[in-house]
Amino acid sequence: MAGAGMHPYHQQWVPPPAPAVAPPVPVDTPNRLPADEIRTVFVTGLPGDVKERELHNLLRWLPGFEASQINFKAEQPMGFALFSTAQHAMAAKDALQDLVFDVETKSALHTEMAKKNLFVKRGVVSESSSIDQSKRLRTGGDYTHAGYAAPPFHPQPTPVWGNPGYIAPHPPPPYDPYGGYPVPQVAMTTPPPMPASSRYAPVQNNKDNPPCNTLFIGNLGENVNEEEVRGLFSVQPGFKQMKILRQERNTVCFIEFEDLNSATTVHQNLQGAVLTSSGRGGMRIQYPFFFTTPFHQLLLSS
DNA sequence: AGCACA
Repeated sequence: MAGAGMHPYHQQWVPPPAPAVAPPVPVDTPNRLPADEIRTVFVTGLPGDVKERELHNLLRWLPGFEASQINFKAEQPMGFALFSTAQHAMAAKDALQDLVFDVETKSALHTEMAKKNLFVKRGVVSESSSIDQSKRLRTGGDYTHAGYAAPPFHPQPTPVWGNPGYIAPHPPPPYDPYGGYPVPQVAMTTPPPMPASSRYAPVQNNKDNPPCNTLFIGNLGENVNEEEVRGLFSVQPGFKQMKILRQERNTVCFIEFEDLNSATTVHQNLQGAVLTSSGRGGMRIQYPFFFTTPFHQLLLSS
């Protein structure tokens, strides 16, 4: 009875689509980057005396960032920022939109998707080439990004942590640390590994920054043993890497985790943990403040 | 609003 009585208004018998022998289009294209897709953000609103590295230093934290460049057209700086995918670019575009780039001049950024992608030469660092290098501006630090998934860490061990240069010249921006930041649900599974001493001391952590996948560890004390710190954190689920910083009379540490949940869990569970080698009492665990609002929103989704 | 580099 099948097929005999068709509905009059129905098209016809629609043949099953699959010859099942040779799919004309390869299902998984290994190169899933459409060459035509725009993954560059066009940035205006930069102050007239902006330096390329200023823009770069701002952008380098954003997920997927690959390279940036500034071109001046009649004294007017035009910024271009290339990301690894269109999604990253659009996220960056939203994150940077209306960002106050310069507190002094009150210049706020305006961002759009660019009309064309930023051209990035491959292998910029090779000094062998006889081609004109003087024209080419040093846009990105590392487009040879072996996984840009670790933005919050300095690629090189540059001792700028204690001396944040032009980052936040006037420390407290009018910014409510907890305002509007949904603290994500932490999947409470098994309790994390405890410090050997398994001691905790109350810590003062009134102010914190928006959650992200990197933790700042303070109040470690100048004599703290790095291996003890590493021993505690490296066994935490999701641990990726850590960097300890010896400052004048204080030692701090940055720890990156795979994702937000891992970081948040450790932020909660190891708050105030006491290390034997630290003569300081409990450690203070915070989320770092590289840049504030927009970037962490991005990190929240990663 | 203004979109260049190669």
